[in-house]
Amino acid sequence: MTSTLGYAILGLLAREPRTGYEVSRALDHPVGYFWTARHSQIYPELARLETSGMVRHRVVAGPGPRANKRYSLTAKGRRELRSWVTTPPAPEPSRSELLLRAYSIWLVDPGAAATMIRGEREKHAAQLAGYLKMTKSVDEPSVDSPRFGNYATLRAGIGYERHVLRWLDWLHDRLCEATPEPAAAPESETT
Amino acid sequence: MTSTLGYAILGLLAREPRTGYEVSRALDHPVGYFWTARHSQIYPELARLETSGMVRHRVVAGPGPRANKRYSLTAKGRRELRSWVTTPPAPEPSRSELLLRAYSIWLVDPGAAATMIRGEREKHAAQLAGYLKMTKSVDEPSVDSPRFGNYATLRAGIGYERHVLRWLDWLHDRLCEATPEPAAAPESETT
DNA sequence: GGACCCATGTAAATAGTTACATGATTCT
DNA sequence: AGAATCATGTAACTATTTACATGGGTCC
Repeated sequence: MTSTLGYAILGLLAREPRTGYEVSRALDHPVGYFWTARHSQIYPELARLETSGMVRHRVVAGPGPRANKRYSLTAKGRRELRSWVTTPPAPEPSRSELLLRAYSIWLVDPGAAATMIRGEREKHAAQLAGYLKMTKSVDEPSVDSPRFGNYATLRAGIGYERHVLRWLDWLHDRLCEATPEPAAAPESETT
Repeated sequence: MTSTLGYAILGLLAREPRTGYEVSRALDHPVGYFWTARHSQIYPELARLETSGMVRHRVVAGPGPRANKRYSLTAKGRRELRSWVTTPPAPEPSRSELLLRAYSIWLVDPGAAATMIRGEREKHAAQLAGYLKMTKSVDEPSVDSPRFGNYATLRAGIGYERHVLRWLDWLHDRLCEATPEPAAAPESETT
């Protein structure tokens, strides 16, 4: 019984062998955009994956007081990952603190709300700009290349951020229409 | 120290008093689209909110063996909720099993992947259709009406589903181009 | 009579975050 | 000398899910 985090790790090791620390960094950086975990969750999970025969490790030289373990995918792990990929995901509980705030936004002063929304807009615009920079350097990989996984998820990220920005702008407009003293309009145009 | 779930509940009680069961249903249905919880989490949370003075309850008549408690927001609870609404949300860990699968999609047969993607497309198209039906019955409420919270989050849901559908269609196209035997194209056009 | 909705709770398990712990190397 | 990065682990806590438990009313 492999957990979702387990499949996230297997997906990384299917590309190349990594140490726990490298897995940890990847779950922060590229795959962290759709699945995150801290190292305290990763090391035990790697051990579990090893006992169930999905991965194996080899001790390699490295700095630090402890041995560095480089994990790689086994044939069984690859089989498991493959069959998981095409099984339809169970309905996912969506959680958004931003939308939860929007649900209660009618309670507060529109000006104060607009300020918060502008702050969010900036964050999402920055995120989108970062994603767009990443796409520039690569052209579309073939579907059987590992890079296709990165490319497809990156495209999803770009589409998502654009959607959020449009929604944020719509909401900001409504809030400003409601305020007597008009707040500054957002000046960036990264969309 | 109120939890995010706590604010979800306060946001509901700011509209009207509800029993734990009614809160539970709401956290499944309208607000469940951006924050979910099971009743086993809700009843203890209501008790916590009561000890911290955010809500109070009155026992009302009802069926079943136990007393029915109808909870309502206190002035303190409303104050807390208001101030939370305009504080910028902390960076949220995004989790999507669908994107996690996409990250490893290069490992599998494009035809099998396309079948899974078509299944997802159907689910998201149905979700979008449901959202669109909801908007038809209402016109845009004023920003200080509780219905504005519902309307704003509904618009977010519509934008989100449209984005997912576009991405799903793009991915499906790539997968079909890669397959020698062409799989059926999606026939719905709810976008 | 059985299925399903109303209604409220507790217990146990899993998932995830934060904090504790240690220590080498490289950069400023 | 101090901070950051490399590197691996455990402990404690919080959040969330699944399962257990009970029982009335309504619809077929």
